[in-house]
Amino acid sequence: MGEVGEAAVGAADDRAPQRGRGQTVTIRDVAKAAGVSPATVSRVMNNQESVAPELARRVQQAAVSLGYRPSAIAQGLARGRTGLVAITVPDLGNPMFQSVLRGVSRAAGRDGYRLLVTDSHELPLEEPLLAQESRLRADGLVLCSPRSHDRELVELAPTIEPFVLVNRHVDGLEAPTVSVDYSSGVRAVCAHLAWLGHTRVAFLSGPRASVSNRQRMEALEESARGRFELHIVECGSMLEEGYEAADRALATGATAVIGYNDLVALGALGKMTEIGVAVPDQVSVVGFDDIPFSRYISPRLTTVSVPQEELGREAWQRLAAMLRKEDPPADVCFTPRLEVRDSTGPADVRR
Amino acid sequence: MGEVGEAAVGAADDRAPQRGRGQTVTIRDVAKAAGVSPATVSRVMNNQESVAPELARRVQQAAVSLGYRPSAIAQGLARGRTGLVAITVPDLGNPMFQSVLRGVSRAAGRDGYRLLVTDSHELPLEEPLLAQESRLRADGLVLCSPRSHDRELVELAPTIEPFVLVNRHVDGLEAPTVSVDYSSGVRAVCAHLAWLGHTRVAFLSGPRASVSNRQRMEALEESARGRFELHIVECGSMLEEGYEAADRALATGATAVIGYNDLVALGALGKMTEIGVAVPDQVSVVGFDDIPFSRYISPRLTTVSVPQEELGREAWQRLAAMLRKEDPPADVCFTPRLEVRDSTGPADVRR
DNA sequence: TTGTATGCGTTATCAT
DNA sequence: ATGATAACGCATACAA
Repeated sequence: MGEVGEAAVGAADDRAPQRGRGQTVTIRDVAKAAGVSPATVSRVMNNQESVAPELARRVQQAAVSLGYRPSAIAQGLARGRTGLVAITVPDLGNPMFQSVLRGVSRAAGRDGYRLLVTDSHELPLEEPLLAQESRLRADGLVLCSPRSHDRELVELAPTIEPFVLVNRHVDGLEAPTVSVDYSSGVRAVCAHLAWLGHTRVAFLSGPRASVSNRQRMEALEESARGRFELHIVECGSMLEEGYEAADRALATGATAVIGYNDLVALGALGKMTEIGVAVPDQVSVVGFDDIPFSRYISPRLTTVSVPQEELGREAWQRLAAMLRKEDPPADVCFTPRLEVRDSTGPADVRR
Repeated sequence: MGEVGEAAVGAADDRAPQRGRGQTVTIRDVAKAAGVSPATVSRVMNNQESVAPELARRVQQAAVSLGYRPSAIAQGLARGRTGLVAITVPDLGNPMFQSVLRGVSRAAGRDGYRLLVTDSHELPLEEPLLAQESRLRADGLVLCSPRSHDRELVELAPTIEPFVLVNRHVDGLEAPTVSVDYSSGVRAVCAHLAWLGHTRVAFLSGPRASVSNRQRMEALEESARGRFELHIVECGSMLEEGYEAADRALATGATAVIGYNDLVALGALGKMTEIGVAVPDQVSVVGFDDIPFSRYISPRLTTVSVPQEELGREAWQRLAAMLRKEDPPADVCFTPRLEVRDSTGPADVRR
């Protein structure tokens, strides 16, 4: 017969046809059908103990048979919270951010929070707007690897609180921060390469706006001083860019290539294998992040391993505390671990 | 002069301290500060033309100096829409779903909609709950590769409308659907392998609950009949599972291995390369989806290419139409294209 | 224990 | 063009 919305309980609803907006069946409909007040229905729906079992059952039945679903928006307005966390990342296509996302998603999910995800597509200008926009629809924000300048973030901060910063430190910002000490990772890489006898290394640099790229580059320049001849090769953050930068990296005569992240390292690795450059026999390749692929591709990629999901978990832990009006745990800065695998080997002296 | 939040306009707000919940500065504060009614402020914020330029400026200034941000929740309640789209996927870690996500994100983003993402973690039981839950907080839902049974989805449907189905067809469901004809892809793969002289092939099967896995398997069995000796190897959907299934696949004596998706295919490929099994000289490997990695890993993976982002775009197009109360475009079913690359070659007769 | 009434912050309807 | 004011759907003090 009818397709949808047939109420088999209580009197039919013969009020004027509802205006376009709004819910089909509200708390009042349920209240009417169960012969109680909206307040009681609310209590039942929220499992308040203070309701007579008899009434509770009646309300439940009415709710079910009417197909009543509380409006999350109305609840949000009344409670002053949405049950949503926003997270802004520079690029959803990057496995690193996906892992952070997963970390937040799982942790927040356990606390009944859902994720509002926005991707700034590596556009620093969009970032603050997206962050504000999404924060407005959520109870808090996880700002992941923001590409904006420090001063912009400081300006942005008051409009997006409460929020936590992931993979980026900003001076003069009291927001909880979960970061990674890339310098330490870089030093480990350099020590490893030096030990293998490499003296000419190329760095496939990441997005201009990426602070962690700058960190890695600076640490690299410092670590290389007096040890390596360091070549910077403009690249990016994606597989394809690494693939295409491989030629230029090889042209520098480098015996070791360090990618801004695993994606570009793997892209370059793919290209090298394809054109017959043996890895690690002729050229060594190193990445950053330790995305799942790095472990399962052959040759397995040597990389600076970052606890990606853990970053997400820790971020949520801090945000959750703030949402509970508690003091968030102290900032954490993970020290990444150099994962030596099969893509690095002794320098090829003939190069 | 003052930087932010300095109310240089109108009288100070000296009401009692607001109760914990709610917004700090509301439309009424702005109205008071600008000496107008809330209605006028609302009009200004929404760029309604029918307001005197003079007043508009005053309101704007008041809003800015008070740091006023309209409450998205309240707007949602009043307008009857949230500006959010929910999307549910079985596994956020799978590049295939990430691409669909990106497709939806970009398309919906252009229309001013943000994404509410939920991951069912390949748990069919969680799926319906998550879908309902997230649909409640959004204006519509994209249900991607649902793992639930047809009957459950039919039951679920009325509670999550409007929604669109991606990568799955369900009989008796009038929801707009965007799907892929995997059978056709499977036939292409089989023709390709047969032409290369393969007679023993192994299939690394995907998640039990995956309908597209079943489709691929059935099409494979049909296509193989009388041509190949087909071995089904239990596997999964992730890189690691492919890696670990490689041995079992090789043990079947197959000269060609077809992965449920690119992830497991690449995992298996990695393992083979690692243990010295030459691809494609000794064994051919094929995947499904055509994730970015497949093109940039060496040997480049032969795969059934699915227009992932396009699935997302088409899904949004349909959902957007429904949100506008228009009829959505007709269902689409993409025919995937076999992307022959370097991981397939003539059968090794010695095996 | 249950109901009444008000507030949540905005939009929209109706006067003016 | 602008201002009251009633929804929007729910939660919650407060009253009973």
